[in-house]
Amino acid sequence: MPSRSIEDYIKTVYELQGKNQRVFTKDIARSMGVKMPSVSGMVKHLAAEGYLSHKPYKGVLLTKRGQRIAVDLLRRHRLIELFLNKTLDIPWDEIHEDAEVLEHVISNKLIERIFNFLGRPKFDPHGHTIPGKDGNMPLSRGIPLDQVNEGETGCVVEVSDHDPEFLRYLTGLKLKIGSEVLVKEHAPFGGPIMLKLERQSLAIGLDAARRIRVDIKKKVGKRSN
Amino acid sequence: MPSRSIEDYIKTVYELQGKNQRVFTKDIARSMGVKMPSVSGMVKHLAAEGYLSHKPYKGVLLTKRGQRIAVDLLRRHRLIELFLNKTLDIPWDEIHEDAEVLEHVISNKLIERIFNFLGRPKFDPHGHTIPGKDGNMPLSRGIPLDQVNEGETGCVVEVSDHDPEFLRYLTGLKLKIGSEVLVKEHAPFGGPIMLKLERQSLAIGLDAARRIRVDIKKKVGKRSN
DNA sequence: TCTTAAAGTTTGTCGAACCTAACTATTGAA
DNA sequence: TTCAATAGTTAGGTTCGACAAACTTTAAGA
Ligand SMILES: [Mn+2]
Ligand SMILES: [Mn+2]
Ligand SMILES: [Mn+2]
Ligand SMILES: [Mn+2]
Repeated sequence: MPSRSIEDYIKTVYELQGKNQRVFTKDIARSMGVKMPSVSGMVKHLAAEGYLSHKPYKGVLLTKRGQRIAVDLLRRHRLIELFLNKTLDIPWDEIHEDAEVLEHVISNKLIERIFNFLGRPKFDPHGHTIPGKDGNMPLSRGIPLDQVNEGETGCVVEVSDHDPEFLRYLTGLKLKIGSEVLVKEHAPFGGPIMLKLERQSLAIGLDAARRIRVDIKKKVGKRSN
Repeated sequence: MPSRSIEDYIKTVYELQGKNQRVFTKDIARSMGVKMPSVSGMVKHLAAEGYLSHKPYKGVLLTKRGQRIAVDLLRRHRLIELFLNKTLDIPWDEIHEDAEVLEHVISNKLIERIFNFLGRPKFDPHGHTIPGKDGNMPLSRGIPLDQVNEGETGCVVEVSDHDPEFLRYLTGLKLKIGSEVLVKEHAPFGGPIMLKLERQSLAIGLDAARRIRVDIKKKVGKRSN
């Protein structure tokens, strides 16, 4: 029932609010590529419809109702991405854009068919958890690579999917979901992180490292705090 | 570039105009479920954009430009139907509705991937010819079942896909694309057509018969004119 | 020829979703 | 405490695609 535009506002707020941070007009506008008055207007409407609560000049927060919409959309988005990747063999850097459109128009029946066809999967091609039909919000797994201590080894579990360039960069490095990376050194002053990946050494910028999440392999022995 | 609404008007005109019959406001309105003034307004716009020519009070006719849009859309529609049917195993009576939406939003890149994935197919699940990328308009194959003479045998090559009920009816009869049917008798006064299909006798109404197209098997011997 | 029903068009309105310009609130330096 | 810079809102306007009401054309029958 909500329009495509409404769905996209809700999804944007969901992504921006993280674990219940208030979200501001300016950030919604920037993230969606619209001007602030458009956001003000739509926010008023979304609040009236009960999708979010709005304290003027103090930002918005999704209601349960709004979160439900967002999580459903995320489920669709991620199932579509996985379907395009697995079935049509479309590389992981090209699926997001198509999914961004299809998430709004694919019928529920079709989504559930896709879900079953894919074997009731848990994760999309970028490692993101696929929410269940129940509307429970999925947690991000792992921790950002830039927060891993020197000497620790992690298994890549999630990467950011909004920037195709970034995904192609990872592909070039042969870094994928499941790769094991050993953090050798944090260069100081916002410098790069030195990694060992499949016997290869490489340096990764902080911006990139923040978009990669890993599960730490508990190493027996030395563990800095 | 044309909006979804514009694409649907053009497609509707294409379907109504057959082999260059002028198409009238009232028929477009009925077929699209909008009121006549909406059609008048849109037709003026479509004429201005060069998609069709309009003689006020005398109907419209697609230009080459308009036909091109229509045929492209048909290609998408039919490839999507076949994809849903083949890949996700969705029955032929449930695919049209989803395709009706998806035809407007699936990217060209995705369509061509689907085309190749399906092995560059020629026909959709209802037997309709899938147009090529070149924009040539596909012909209907065969002749309507109600025009087959008594005693002749035909192979079902196309069935109408707009009405799911009708398709379920055919499924119930075990009549599918490729079925062989022998016309035994035309009952008079608009009565049913008596068929033999796989050793079974059955009677089919005229309305249904008109929506089924068959290729006649040239029978050696008796051939009424 | 005249009349009228049906088809077609024009005009004015509406809701969505966007915009620009102008105004207001918040906040953190000076 | 004052005051800009920044953020947010309001007011007013545009475009798109639909609508109802009112008007016009066409074509058929009396
Ligand atoms: Mn994505
Ligand atoms: Mn979206
Ligand atoms: Mn169809
Ligand atoms: Mn359509």
